[in-house]
Amino acid sequence: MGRGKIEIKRIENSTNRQVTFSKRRNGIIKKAREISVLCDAEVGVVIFSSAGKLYDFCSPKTSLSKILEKYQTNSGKILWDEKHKSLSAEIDRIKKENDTMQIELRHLKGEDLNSLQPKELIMIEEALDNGLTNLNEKLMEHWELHVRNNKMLEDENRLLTFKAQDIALAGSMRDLELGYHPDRDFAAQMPITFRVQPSHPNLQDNN
Amino acid sequence: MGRGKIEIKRIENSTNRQVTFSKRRNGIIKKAREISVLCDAEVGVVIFSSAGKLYDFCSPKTSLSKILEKYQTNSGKILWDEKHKSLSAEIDRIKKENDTMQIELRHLKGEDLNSLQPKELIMIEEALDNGLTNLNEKLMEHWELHVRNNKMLEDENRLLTFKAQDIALAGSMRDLELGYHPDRDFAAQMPITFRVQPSHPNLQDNN
DNA sequence: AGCTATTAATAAAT
DNA sequence: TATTTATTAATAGCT
Repeated sequence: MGRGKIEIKRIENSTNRQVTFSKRRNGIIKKAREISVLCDAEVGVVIFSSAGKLYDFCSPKTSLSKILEKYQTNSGKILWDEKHKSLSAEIDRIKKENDTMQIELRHLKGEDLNSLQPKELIMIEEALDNGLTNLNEKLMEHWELHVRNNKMLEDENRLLTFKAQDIALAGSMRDLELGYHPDRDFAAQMPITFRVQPSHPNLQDNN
Repeated sequence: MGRGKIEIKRIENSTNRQVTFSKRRNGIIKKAREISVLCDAEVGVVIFSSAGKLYDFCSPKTSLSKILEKYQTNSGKILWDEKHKSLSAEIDRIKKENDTMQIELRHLKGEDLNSLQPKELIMIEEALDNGLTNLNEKLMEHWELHVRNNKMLEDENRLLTFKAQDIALAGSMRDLELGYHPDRDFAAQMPITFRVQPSHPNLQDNN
């Protein structure tokens, strides 16, 4: 059906191939629509051009996804089997990871220790000791920063007070009574001492 | 293309409809095969007759399942069923849970503490202290059990040793040499002293 | 299921 | 890229 008969084999001329694709694609989709109307059929067509562009058709009153579901139940072929498997496998993997972490967390919190041997208990204790050491270091950093800030604020405060007195002495008291200084409030909340506690008090004289 | 032109609307005569379906279905599948060969296209066709019978075509070197996967990534439309959605949702949920635990674990191990505020650091410290307390209790239980067993074994050992000497002194050496007496063998295998060693030597004088 | 008159699709040219 | 047209291919109605 054309100016000449053609062999059904790949069209080597790229332009021709593209033109033919375009025409025949339209033809197929037209035919698909026609059969669905004429014969009350459900039709789904998916076409990718060699360039990877997608064209599709689906008969009215349904959807590709419905058609494919029907396809699966009808053909026995499971189109999504692979995907299903991989998803399920990933869930299993993550769940296992989850359980392991769950157990480790419980152990670190001192729960579910009954099944453990002394050797394992000691490993956990070491992890906890290590954690406490790091933590206390970090807290000390905060504290030192805090103290330093505090000192700076005190200095500033002293300076300002001095200045204020200076100004007050020099004249107007009004500025001092109305002024707001947030840093001073913060400094007032600081604890003077930092809690230091041995990390495993129970074992200290048990031999 | 036939003895007469037809309107594209449902063919009411059931026989005609079925015949037309059969002819056109073959036509579409032939066209699908042709375009896939001529134009190097990937084509998938699924057709259900009004009676529910399935016909399908898929271009060579691929599969419906592959084409549909490509369809999804390309169109953004989700073809998969509810089960997939729920699996995906579950993966997301578990992954989130995983991340949370991961972070908590790191914190308890004294890692990634930089972003935390003193208040949070102190909460972690309390958890660690608590964990250590529980852990040490458990270790003490092991230790006490250990000591108790040790004591029992020592007592039993002493008793058996005494008994053995008693029997030896009382006379018949033959019984001792030839006779089989499981308890006595058992006693003979026992060490005189039972190794006594603290189970966590590292912690005993760490303050 | 085949046949064939007729319409529809389309290859090549424009 | 779209239109035209000569030709082939598909198929409706018949057998």
